[in-house]
Amino acid sequence: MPELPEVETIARGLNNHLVNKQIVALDIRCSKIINGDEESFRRIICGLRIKRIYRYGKYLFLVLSTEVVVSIHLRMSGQLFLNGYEAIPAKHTHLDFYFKNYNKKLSYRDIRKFGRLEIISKGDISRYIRTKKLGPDALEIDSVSLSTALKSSKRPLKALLLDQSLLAGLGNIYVDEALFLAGILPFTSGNKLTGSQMEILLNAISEVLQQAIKNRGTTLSDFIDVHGKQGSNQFFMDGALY
DNA sequence: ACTTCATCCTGTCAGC
DNA sequence: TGCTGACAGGATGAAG
Repeated sequence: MPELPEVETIARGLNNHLVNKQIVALDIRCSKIINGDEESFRRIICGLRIKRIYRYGKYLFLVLSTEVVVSIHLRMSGQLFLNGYEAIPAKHTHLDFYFKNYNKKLSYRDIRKFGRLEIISKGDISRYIRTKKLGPDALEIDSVSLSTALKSSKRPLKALLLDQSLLAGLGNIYVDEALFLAGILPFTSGNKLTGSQMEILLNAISEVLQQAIKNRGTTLSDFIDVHGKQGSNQFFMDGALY
């Protein structure tokens, strides 16, 4: 399932190909994946240009012209990829973006239909991040914030690290990897962590994420990048489960 | 205020 | 073989 490194890989891929492309049409085959009204989603987006794409935690933001932003969360099984614009949609492909003077379309595919796309009011991303109760991005968090977040709870570390309100971006795979690399048991209570363990853990999180980004994500089941290629990080992982 | 639990959905896999 | 049921998993909102 896509976590921070996978979403980052997709963001970079989209940035390489879609900046300044003008959206001319949307083909929405399953409106469930769109938060809010399908017709207004279409009406607002069509005609706008993509200015840039970036992510925060596991959220992807498409910044469009006139300050409109599309927020995308892939959840468990969402995929975003470029496809020949005449390609027959693969099963579970729920949405296609078409662009002016571009021979590809951007497809959203999602077997489990847990992912969501929505329009954010006038580029107000920071307020959106607060609304979603997202903590600091897992790649940016400093040791003080991490200590504060973890030491104030007796919940197991695994649950704490998965909690997006404490730090945003980690999921099952990278929590397991980081804890394994740090040599800390997942059921250790947050408030039992020593200062040096905290330091080791922070370094492990950072290392695990950066390695995964370098390897263009981890494909255990269905992650693909914008070209439909699988990640390679699974071949470089140390965690006991993999 | 904090923590746990059911829900969404479909493919996969174990058991019969 | 074919069917059935359990299970996985991120975020959310309800319940404990």
